[in-house]
Amino acid sequence: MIKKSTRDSILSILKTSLRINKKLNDVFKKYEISEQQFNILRILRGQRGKPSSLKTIQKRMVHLMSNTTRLVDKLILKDFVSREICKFNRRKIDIFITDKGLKFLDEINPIIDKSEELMTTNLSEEEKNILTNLLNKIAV
Amino acid sequence: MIKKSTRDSILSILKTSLRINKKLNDVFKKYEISEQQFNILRILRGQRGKPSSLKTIQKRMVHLMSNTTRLVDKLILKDFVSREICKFNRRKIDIFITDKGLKFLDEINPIIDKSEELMTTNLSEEEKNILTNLLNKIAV
DNA sequence: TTAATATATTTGTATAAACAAAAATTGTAT
DNA sequence: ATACAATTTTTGTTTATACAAATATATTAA
Repeated sequence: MIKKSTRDSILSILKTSLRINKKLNDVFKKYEISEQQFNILRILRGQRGKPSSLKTIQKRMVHLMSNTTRLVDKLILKDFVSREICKFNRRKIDIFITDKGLKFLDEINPIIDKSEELMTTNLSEEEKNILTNLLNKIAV
Repeated sequence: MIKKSTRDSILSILKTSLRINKKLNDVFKKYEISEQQFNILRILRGQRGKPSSLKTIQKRMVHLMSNTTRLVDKLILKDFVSREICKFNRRKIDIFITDKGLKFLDEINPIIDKSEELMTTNLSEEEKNILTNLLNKIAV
């Protein structure tokens, strides 16, 4: 028999994750971008001008999935990123965030941040740290 | 500026949830069922013979989404559930779990339980309870 | 150099999910 | 009784996801 504490904790993680995603998606939807596209933009911004390959992006993405190509396609349509073949290794694709992409992030980031703060108002600083530590021990 | 503790905790929840889902899906895949189909079976078993309508199932599902009809279609193909129009309210569909469905659950449940216990071995009983309590305060 | 292997990306395809609209039935108010 | 609104389920459509295979380039070993 499974322990009640085990089942409860696992279920709580899954359900909380869905609640968070739902709230975040409300924001993303308003700004007509998907969560994953947003994550890519943030990864690219973290590079500060340095290009990223698809492989790099994929490794850092929260949802690691296989069609990063098509996600980037969509960001290109919005003119938020640019793509060119890497000069030093033609298998690689260099992907950059554009000024428009950066400007978009500047606009949406505070909203996301506020939403995340709001979701965790019931927890103290210390409780959030405890939570993070506990979670990092699960399913490793 | 968002607090580091906030961002870290939110991100940990999302990432841990993905890790858990990945591990569970390994089991589901082996048994050729989807997580959501599995959840429906468990909801139905919880009814102990009493029929459930689609609406009832939908309300209890972890992932509440709209195409429960099609999920049930797939369970019917496997002969794990049966479906008939409710005698008392013809808008409603009564859904029952079959003996084959119950037998299937008996087979896969211990594997899932073991997997969940394994994922949380690094946490004590008390830590799991703390975790659950903290999570239940988030994004409510 | 050539062949074999590894790496990075793209593409095709099948399945799943999200969302809105439609259809059928029931309940309610006049 | 009739019209209108509400409930429950189904269906259609668009988009997202997962997975495998294909393509192109680079690296390594003989």
